[in-house]
Amino acid sequence: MSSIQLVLLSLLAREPLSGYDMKQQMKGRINFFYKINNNQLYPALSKLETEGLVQLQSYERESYRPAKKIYKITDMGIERLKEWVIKPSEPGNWDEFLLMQYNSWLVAPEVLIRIMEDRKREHEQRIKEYRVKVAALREQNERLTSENPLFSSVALIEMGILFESSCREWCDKMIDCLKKNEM
Amino acid sequence: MSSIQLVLLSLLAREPLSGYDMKQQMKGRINFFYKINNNQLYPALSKLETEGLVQLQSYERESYRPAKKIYKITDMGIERLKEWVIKPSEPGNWDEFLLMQYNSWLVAPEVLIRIMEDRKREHEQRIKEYRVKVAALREQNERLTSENPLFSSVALIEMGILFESSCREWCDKMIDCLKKNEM
DNA sequence: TTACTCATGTAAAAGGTTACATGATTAC
DNA sequence: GTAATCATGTAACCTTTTACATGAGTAA
Repeated sequence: MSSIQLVLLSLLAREPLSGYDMKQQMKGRINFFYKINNNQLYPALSKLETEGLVQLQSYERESYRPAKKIYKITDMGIERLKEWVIKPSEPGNWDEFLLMQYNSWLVAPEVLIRIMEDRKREHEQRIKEYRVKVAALREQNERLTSENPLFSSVALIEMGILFESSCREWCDKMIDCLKKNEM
Repeated sequence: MSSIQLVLLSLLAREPLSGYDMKQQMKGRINFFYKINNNQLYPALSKLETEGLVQLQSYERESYRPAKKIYKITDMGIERLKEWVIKPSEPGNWDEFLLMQYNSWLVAPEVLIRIMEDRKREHEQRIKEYRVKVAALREQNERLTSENPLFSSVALIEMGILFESSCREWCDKMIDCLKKNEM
């Protein structure tokens, strides 16, 4: 299943929406996050419909305007989403991970806790690797001034370490919230 | 200029390389970061060559193997890269920001400091927005259990806050390093 | 024998972006 | 009168991914 289709299903799993509504929701980076694509949305919706993962619920006609086609997810659609969410994702695909998290409410807490614990170990592993890398670069040159390409390299890896640390921290927090079953 | 071309220029600004070498460097996520594309690399290289931003430096022939074509960046290529680096990038494009940082050694520290200070303000702004958003969601429901879609929504925004915080922290660090001109 | 590495490259397919078309309405 | 909003959708283009092709060598 393509990522757009998964995004559409993820939105419809929460509430029935029209294509236009979904586009609007995806515009705000806060409400949603995925790199937003404009208008292969409608073909994707039709495809979901022919596959039976989504169905037309109603038309909302407001006087002069074109009719709004409200879609809802089917049981089959929900099932497909659930399967995708617990499927282990390859590391490094950030958007996919966020999308999976967005659907985490569909999954039993115990399962999620296990996923988060694995995830946490991955982040810790990467932090270690980055530290080794930085140490290696630092050893080569004792003074890294800002005209040195390695200045930029080290800076980037330091960013990586901060990023991975925040991921680890978040995993901890999530595990905590899941255990007491409250956010 | 396309992003692949910028990535290739960024690598060549540091040292002459063959297409294959660049591909290898991009494989490891630590050394480089960009979502790595396979093989429109060669067309992109040729295009850079015809535009005069890159030139063939030498052939490295090792016995039986196909000759390695080593490219180096031209003065014009360096100029183009420098122009691109200081050009203000629209917020939200993470990969582009990392690529810009990867080339930061080409830019005068004073200029970079200004860029980082702007950037820091952006992150702070976004943190504020996220906090408002979380508060709004929390008010709607007093208890957010894990089967509630809002549980996932809040979790995602919390991740956003942690992410933006690590960006802000990094900006601070960078400004500091740039001021004392040492990493 | 099979599979992988080195190194170049091409072709086809999938995915994504931009621009356009419709048509009534509201705001400047 | 111009532009924007609401809502659907299509067409053309550009980018990205996947797969293939070559061909010697090396490791299981």
